[in-house]
This record gives sequence, C-alpha cells and structure tokens, in this order.
Amino acid sequence: MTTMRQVELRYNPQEIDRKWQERWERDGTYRVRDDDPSPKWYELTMYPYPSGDLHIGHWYAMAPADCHARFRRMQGYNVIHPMGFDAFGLPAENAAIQRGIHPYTWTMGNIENMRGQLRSMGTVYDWEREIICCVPEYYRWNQWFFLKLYEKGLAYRANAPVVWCPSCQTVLANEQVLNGRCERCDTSITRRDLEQWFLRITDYADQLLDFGGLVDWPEKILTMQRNWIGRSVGVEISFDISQLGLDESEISTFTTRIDTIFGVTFMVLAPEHPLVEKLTTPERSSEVAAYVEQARRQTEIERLSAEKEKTGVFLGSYAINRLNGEQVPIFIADYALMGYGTGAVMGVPAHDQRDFEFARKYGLPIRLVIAPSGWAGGDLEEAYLEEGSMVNSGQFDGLPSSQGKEAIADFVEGQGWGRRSVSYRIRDWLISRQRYWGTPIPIVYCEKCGTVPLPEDSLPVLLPEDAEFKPSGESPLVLHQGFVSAACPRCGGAARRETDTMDTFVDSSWYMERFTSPKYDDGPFEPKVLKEWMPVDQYTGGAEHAVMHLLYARFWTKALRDMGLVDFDEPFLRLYNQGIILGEDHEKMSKSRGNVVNPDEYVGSMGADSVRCYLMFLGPWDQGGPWSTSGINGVARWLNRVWEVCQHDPSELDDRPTDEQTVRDTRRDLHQTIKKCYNDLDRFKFNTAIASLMEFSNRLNRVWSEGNVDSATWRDCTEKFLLMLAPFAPHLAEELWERAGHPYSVHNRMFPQWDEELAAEEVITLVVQVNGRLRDKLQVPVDIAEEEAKRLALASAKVQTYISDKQIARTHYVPGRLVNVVVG
RNA sequence: GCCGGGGUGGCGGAACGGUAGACGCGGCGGACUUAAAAUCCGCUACCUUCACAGGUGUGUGGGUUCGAAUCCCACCCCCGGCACCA
Repeated sequence: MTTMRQVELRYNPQEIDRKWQERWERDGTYRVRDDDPSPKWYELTMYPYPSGDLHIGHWYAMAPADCHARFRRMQGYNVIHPMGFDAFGLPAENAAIQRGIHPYTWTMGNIENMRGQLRSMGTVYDWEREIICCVPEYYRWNQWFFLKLYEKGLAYRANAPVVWCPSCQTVLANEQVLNGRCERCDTSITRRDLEQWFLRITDYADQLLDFGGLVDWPEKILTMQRNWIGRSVGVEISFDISQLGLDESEISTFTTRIDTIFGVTFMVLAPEHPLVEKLTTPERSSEVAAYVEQARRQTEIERLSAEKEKTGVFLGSYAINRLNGEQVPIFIADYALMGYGTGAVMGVPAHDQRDFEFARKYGLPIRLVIAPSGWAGGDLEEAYLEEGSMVNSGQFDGLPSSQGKEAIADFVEGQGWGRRSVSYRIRDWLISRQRYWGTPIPIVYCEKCGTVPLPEDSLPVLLPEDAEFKPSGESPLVLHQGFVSAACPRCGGAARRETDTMDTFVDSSWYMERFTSPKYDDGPFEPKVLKEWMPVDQYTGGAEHAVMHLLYARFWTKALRDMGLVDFDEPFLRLYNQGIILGEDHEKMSKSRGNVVNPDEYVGSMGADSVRCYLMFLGPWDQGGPWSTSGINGVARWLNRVWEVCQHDPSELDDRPTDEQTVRDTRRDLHQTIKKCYNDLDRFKFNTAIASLMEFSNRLNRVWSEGNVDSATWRDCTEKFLLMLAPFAPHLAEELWERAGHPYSVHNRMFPQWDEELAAEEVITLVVQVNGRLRDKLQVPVDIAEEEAKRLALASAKVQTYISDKQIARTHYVPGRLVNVVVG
C-alpha cells in the first residue's frame, strides 16, 4: 500500500508527533504525582498481552480511553492513567517451542516493540509506572498473596475432575471454557482427575452477587456474573438406602422443587459419583463400567452435542423416598453433573423437562403431582414447570405448590431428612497450570512434613531460565532437577518443589493496585499510596472478561479486604465496555480474511491524531463498527482545515468592518459547542463530540472568509476551540497552541467553561403543524408569548390553506418549539 | 431455548415524545488547473412535478397520543453472551 492517503496535508504529522512526544517525555508533562492536592481520578484500560504488535483493536480500546483521561485532567483532576503488560502466558511458551526462542526474550522483545507503538499514540501514560508481570519484582507478590491465601484457607489443593485442554497441554479454570472449547485456542476440552490448587472463590459467591459497591457497571456484565455464580435456593434431602447394608445409609440430593418430591420415580447419579460402584449390582457392573468409561472419555463438545438424547444406565439398586416410602430405581446419567449440588438428582419427570425425556426413553413412570389449572387428568406432552395445585402428595394435597414448597421443607427439616440449602453454579478457581511461563507456586512437598508453604522471606521462587520446552502435559519445570529438588523449610529434609505455575489471571487480579506504587519493595503495594488512588474510578475494556478477569479481581479484592490489606470492597467503581472494530468489509478482522488494518501505516502517513480522531468518530464507542479508509480520510481532511483556520493572523480582522450579529452568533455557537462537547465527553460520546467540533470549525472557516468579527472574538474562539481539541488530537492542538503564542502546554489547561446566557438562543424556528403535520416554519424571538405564537401560527398563509374551511378544535403550544393546530 | 444489544438515506451514523437524516463518507454539478490530483463552493432520503408544491418514509403489524424513530403489545431479522446447574 503506497498511498492510502488521498488527503494532501498542509502540515507534517510525523514531525509534529515526534516533536511533542519528545517534549512531553523530556518535561515529564504526564508524570503523575501521588501528593497532588487535586481530587484524584484513576482511569484504567485493561493492559494488553504483549503478542508482538499493537493492532487496531488496541488503538480502539486505548485512544478513546486516553481522550477521556485527558478530559478528566482538564477538569482539574489529578489523573492516573497507567499502562503495562500482561506478560505471562502461553503464546510466549509456544513461541519457545516453535522457534526455539526463550519466552523471556520473546516477551521482552514484543514489549519493546509495543511500547514504541504505544508511545506513538500520544497518550498520557506515565511510563515510570509501567508494570511487566513476568519479572520477579512483580510475580514474587503473586507468591506472597498465595501464601496469605493459603494461610487463610482460601488456597487449597484437591483432587478433582478438572478441565483439560489437549492442545495447550494444561488444565483450565471453568471460566476459561467457552462452549466446551478452550478460551485461548478453541480446542475442545476434556476432563481429567488431577491434584490441583484452587482458590476458594465460592466462599465469596454471595458477596460477589452483591453489586451495591459499584457505581456504574453495564447491566449486561452484572447479568453475566449473576448467571455465572448461579445461586439457587432449595432443599438438600436424603433418600434412604440403609436396606442395602452399605457403610452409607442415604443418598443426598439437592432440589429447588421440593414441592414435587412425591413425583419422584427414579434417581440419577453423576457417573463420577462416589457411590456408583457400591450401588451397582454384579449383573449390571459391566454395563455400568462401560458407561462410566465412555462418559469420562467424552469431550465437552460431545457431551453438549448429546444434548437432545438423554442416556443412562440402571445400577440395579433402589432408594427409598422417605415421604411416601416408595422404592425408586437408581441410574447414572451424564446429565447429572458431579460438580453441582451433591451430584445426585431426584427424578421428577412430570415437572422437569430433562427428567421427562429420560423417563420417556427408559419407560419410567411419569407421575403428576402439581396440577395445572383446568387439568383433566390426561398425559403430559412435556414437563409442567409452572405452579399449580398439589395432587398425589399425601397430606399436602390441595395446597398451592408455592405453599407446599415451604410446608414440605418444614416437614423434611422436622423429620431430620434434610435441610434448606443454597447451591451455586460457580466452582472454585483452579489456578494450577502445567506450563512454564507463569508464576511458580511457592510450595514444596516433603516426605515427612507433607505440603509445606515456603516462608515469605524466601520469596521469590525464581523461574529458572534454563528449561526444556516440550509440550508434554507436564510443566517443563518437572524435568528441571535444580528447580524440583528443594530443602523442606520445616525439617530441612529432601523435598520436591511444586512444578505447576499460576494462572495468569492471578497477575491481573491485583495489577491495578501495583500501578499505584510499581517500584515498591516491601510489599505488593505501598499502603499509604494505595489509599490515595484506589479504587479505580473508571475501568474500560472488552466485555469478554465478564466472568474471568472481572470476577477474579472482585474476589481478590474482597479476600484482600478480609486480610486487612485493602479497605475497599470493589476494585473498579465504573466499567465501560467498548465495542469491537470490524474490517472494512464489516466482518471480524482476521488474517485469513485479509481485512486486518495496521495502525502503524496510518500513523505514519497521516499522524496519530487522525487515527485517534477517526476511531472516536466512526460511531458510538460501545457499539464498535467497521473501519473505513475513506472515513479516516475525511477526518484527516478536517484536521487539515483545522490547521489552516487556526493559523490565520487575527490582526488581519482589525481592518475589516465588524458585524455585531455575526459576533453574537459566533459566540453563541462557541458556548453551545463547549457545552455539547463537555457533556458528550463526560459520557463517552466521542462521535457526537467530534461532530460538534467539526460544525464549529466549519463556522470558523465561514466567519473568517467573511471577515466580519473582531479579532478579540476570533482569538477567544480559536483558543477555546484548541482547548476542546486537545484531548482528541493532542499533538496538533499542542502545535497550534504554540503557534498561536500561548504558553506551554495546552494539556495543562482547564477545559473551557460555557456561559448559559451566551449559549442561549435569541431566535428560534417555531414549527407550525396542522393535525401533527408540518405546514410552516416561523422565525420568532425565543421569549415569544404563547398567545403571540399561536396568533402568528394561525396567521400563516400556508397554515390558512389547511384550516380556513375547518373548525379549530384546539391548539397545542410547546414553548420554544412548536404550535400544533388541531382541526376537525 | 433463555438473557442482553441492535434494525434509520448508496455507506458509517445524528435526533430531551415535538422540523427525521446532524456530522462524515460516497455521488453529482461548479471554481481553480494546459490537465489530473489535492483544495474550495453548491446540491444530494424516496416518489410525482419544468417549477411552486404535494405525497411517502426510521424491520413488520397493531395500540397509546394533538403529535411516535422514541412509549406499550405481538412478530421478523442481525450481533453478542449463556445453554442439561436438578
């Protein structure tokens, strides 16, 4: 692409960009001071993974956020708007495997490159605060936090059937599975039983459902978190199996529909349920074993695609429903999940669609116990899920099911057969990863002492540089003798070091806090400074992190609060999700489609300001939208006109006659523009803010060519215009500010204030309607009286032709807007 | 299936229940130029009309209202998320 720019610029953007970027750096214009007395504003954009190149999506996330942060600065806030790199993670390790380059080298090279690209955007990032989380100065605090969590019982090791990605060769957290596929590489996941480290996020499930501490988050994200946590209120009730003579005398199940307990006609256990073996009769054992084996071999995708067809196997044993003494057969089926509730389901086919399908397939009885209103006793075509009147339910017959729920729960609790309880969909956060490029978990396993946490003063556990990179299903650290063999800190004997590393979402769970004191050495952050800045006032980023990073970080904060390390409940008070930028063909950008836009090319030819402004102009930020080459040309043309119009010498106006009306109109436009731009910036409405700046600069052009305003008005207009332009186009505004003879720097000035009186209209267009249809427009003074407005409206010749032969039923008057004449 | 967001000119998109289409792109016409590009000026929803003007228009169908892109009901389509959670 030789000339994508069809606009001939009258200024040299490369020169101006470089000039001011260097000057800002040299002068420390954007250096953030912790002790500034102004009110603070912490504006944070999700930090990028250093994948190699800054793409247009990064620009789309960062440029508008930078504009907003600049606006807050110009409102007088002491703004911190930091940037860093999410530097641990799998791609670095894959690069090591594929190209034989060390993850550290690869990552640091990428950071070097991306930092340069980030600087080219002209952002207010204070690079003194940059953080890179793959360096020991950062990750040692991951280890420190881990020890604190371990001490509090919030980190634990357990054997569990966990999610495994065969391609990444590591386990994943449940949150990192999308539609049965690995969030990173899209491979269908499987399950494995492994000893892994978990964080007890479920302890905080109820607190995480309380969004009261948040100031402004998108409803969509709250809903996603609510659904993910999945709180269900119900009853845990046991079924009697004492007649089988096992160690266990009952099977416990969880139900939200205890009112349907008399409709139980079978029971289903998850294939992984610990009682399966004991409950299987000898003649059924081979069939059961085959089913269990098949269920565990299935990938998540296969399990999902089997959605329509319920399958299962009868174990040969029965359980007794204590409420009516009935024996019901016990099955295993893969629609029962070991991770939810107790891993056992009471089968009520009449009132649960899944149980209904299962019962139909295996010829099990379907007994109605909640009667729909007007039910005549026929067979059900599908499960009846609504409320109704209880039938076939012994002493509870006749109760409305909503009351039956409470009555049966009371009865069950009274009999000691169960208790009211709450179940959650969310599971504990699995943080172990069988990979190299992450934070080592500070634990050793000693033959004598067992699992032993390392003492704090021995941190960091350094990631050894010389490791063997092979995708083997085990961390490369396993093969590293020097790393694995350790001395037990308790007994001094031989011990084996934990070789799994931490999920990288650990890094991002507290990075916002590290930004406040990134070089602090005596803790993860300096408490005094943390208090100055946290919590984050405005967080921006993609919505894809709704139930991963955003949930983990909220959990982390609450855990830290309970340890007394922070004194706030929520890390991010306001959240705004930008949309996705699409290719010129309106499709998602991808290399295979060949529609990827490289920002560097545009920055090189038209300057950072054109790219920044175009990204903000193309549409509402939260909706994203398609890139358009001719669209960015239009913005470049506009900046070109701005360049021209702001460089006129105002004293040339002194020889020309001044038109007072034009002066008033221009000034009114200025103040209306300030008001519009200010309010739009406040609410992330960058596109309409820029449109209003375009309108105003178009007026300035017109006014200049007519030359009928005084030089003082002109100076006032251009000065305030440049101040408004500054957050959008920081380089151009700074250059024009200097050329206009103003003192450095435009970026240390306040955003202009508007004057309501000067912004007020003198004359308005009064719309005249007849029966709601536009018939005439009249120019009238803004303060026109209602009677006068109506008189003028009726006197209009155009209006007369529609009403002369009709009866006027009434007239509606909207001050400052319209008169609507209703005729019969 | 459930939960969000959204359907407005040729395109991206504007519009406190009150002038639909701001701003920009594209297109057309003109100026400048030997010429082209760039730049500047004008026009540009659709239909009828030489024009004046009129009619029709915000996914579809109803409703509320003096007045609906905007509020209510039903439906269609697109995008995103969740999908056996007992």
